[in-house]
Amino acid sequence: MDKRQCNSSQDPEVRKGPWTMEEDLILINYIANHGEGVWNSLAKSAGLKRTGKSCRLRWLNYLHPDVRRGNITPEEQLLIMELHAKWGNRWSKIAKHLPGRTDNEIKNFWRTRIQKHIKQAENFQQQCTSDKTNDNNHNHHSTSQMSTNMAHHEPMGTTYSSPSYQGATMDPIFPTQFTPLIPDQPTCCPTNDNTYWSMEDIWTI
DNA sequence: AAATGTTGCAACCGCAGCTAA
DNA sequence: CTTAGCTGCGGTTGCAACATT
Repeated sequence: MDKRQCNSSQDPEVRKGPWTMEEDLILINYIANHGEGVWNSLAKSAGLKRTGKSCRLRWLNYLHPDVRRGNITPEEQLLIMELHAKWGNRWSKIAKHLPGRTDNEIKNFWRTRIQKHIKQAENFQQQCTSDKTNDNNHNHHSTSQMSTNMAHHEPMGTTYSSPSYQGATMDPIFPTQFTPLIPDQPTCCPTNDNTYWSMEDIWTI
């Protein structure tokens, strides 16, 4: 599919890129029979041409039965914001307080949804205070730098003093009532060809 | 209808911490 | 003490899907 895949760097035996349904099934079956952990040897023993890291990520972020996919509820949004204000980008820590949510999911959610609102709020404020020409708030990846930098000027482990919300407290981000940011969407991934399949499919099998 | 821009998310990478040898 | 291997974390990337022009 992508560079990642072609880029199979040193070891041509190691597969990269999106997981196939077969690989998912192999991984699920293997873990069902042997349990998880020791990912490198698991990958080998299961016959997957993946790194242990990749297997672990796939299992924890996607295949694990406890993973809840789909909408993040307004309550969860609030919790995420609270915890992020407390801890910054400690996604795994935050994820522990959101059962069924993965750090990756929360991270993505933060970057794609909440940050957008923060950015908007900041722009709005800038417009109010000065008419300075502010360049480039262009592409979607630029916002990430903003957040990560904000959160990571701070040494790990220290308490987080919520710089991200400067000038953008709860109200500017969610002006009136708290409104969910996400449209409803089915709890599965796109399924058009056999590149994508739903978790229901997999667990049914 | 086609081209272009934007968004959401799965997956990869690099680094740090831990532990056993 | 050192080192190698493993795990977990946070940041980043690339692409499909969707929206807009």
